[in-house]
Amino acid sequence: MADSENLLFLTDAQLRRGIEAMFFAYRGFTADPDRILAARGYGRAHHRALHFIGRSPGTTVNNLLSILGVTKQSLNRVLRTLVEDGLVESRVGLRDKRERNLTLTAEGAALEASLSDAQRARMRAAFREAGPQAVAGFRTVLEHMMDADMRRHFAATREDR
Amino acid sequence: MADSENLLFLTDAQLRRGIEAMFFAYRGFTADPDRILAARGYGRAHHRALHFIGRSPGTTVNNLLSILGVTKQSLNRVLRTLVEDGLVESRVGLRDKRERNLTLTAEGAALEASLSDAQRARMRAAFREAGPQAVAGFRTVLEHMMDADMRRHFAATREDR
DNA sequence: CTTGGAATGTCAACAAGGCTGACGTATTTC
DNA sequence: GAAATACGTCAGCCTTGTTGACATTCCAAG
Repeated sequence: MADSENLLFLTDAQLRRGIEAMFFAYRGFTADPDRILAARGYGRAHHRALHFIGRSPGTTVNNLLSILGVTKQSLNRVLRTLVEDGLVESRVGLRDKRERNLTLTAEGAALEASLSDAQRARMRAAFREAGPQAVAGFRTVLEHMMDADMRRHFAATREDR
Repeated sequence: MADSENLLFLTDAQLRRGIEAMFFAYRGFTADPDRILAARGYGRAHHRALHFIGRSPGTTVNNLLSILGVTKQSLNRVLRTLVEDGLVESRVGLRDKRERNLTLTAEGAALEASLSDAQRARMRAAFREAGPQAVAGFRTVLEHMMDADMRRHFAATREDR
């Protein structure tokens, strides 16, 4: 449990296995939502927008941009289709009328829920098989793998602990 | 440590946090290679090809296809540029001359190493901060999150345990 | 020895979703 | 009144995925 074992974990071969684990697991992680999205003509970009609007209703475009790390043109293309399709509502800000406050409509919330359900089901299964300690380790490692500014966005939702 | 805690880990809010952890962590995970690749005019698809050819030298196109889960046209476009640029060598198979055995050239191995180094450095840092138990948990959860057929490809490299 | 099927490569066309750059408009702030 | 901010939009480009069609090469079974 001391340094020797610690070093053993950090051999290049072990790290390579970690890299491949991330690659294959992320594929599994997105597989279920991808199927649901494809059936409705949407992609992962729509999923991400729905997720983060659902997480913080009334969020602004700028906030979403900083979370997603894409250009406003790219986000706007996705957002426009979601608003046109009646999944997202964009209202002029109250305090600051330059801002737009984004919320999910009932239909948007329904799609978000079905995507989230699918993803949670897979994660629940993985968590169940792996056990509580594994879950804690999983989250600890992932948190340390984030860029610092992304960890900020992640930490912002920590009140549910 | 019993069922009560186990159940606590599986609340929807906890699972949502797991989902976001995957999202933000994967961004961090690919950030460093992405910068190196962009400087040379390559993308993630090139990285994936270099990685898996490097992992199993002499692999065939078909094997690569089943690992990467893309169409042969998509893979071929990437592979062609890598061969043209002298990073990958494609030799006609010995047993079966329809097959192509893919290997990295010295230059290809060098690029793969620099990508891998960057990614390993980040993972090593995350592992170090999280500790050995966290690392084991991380890998256990990720392995359970994979699709069954991907777990097969992952397990295929297990001899380095 | 012929033929079917497997493995590979290639052409063409298309779409999603990134990007840059430029510009317009409303609104707030200094 | 000027500058900065928030947002939207047009135009064009790139990577990387897709389908569909077709040629070639070769193994293996009849």
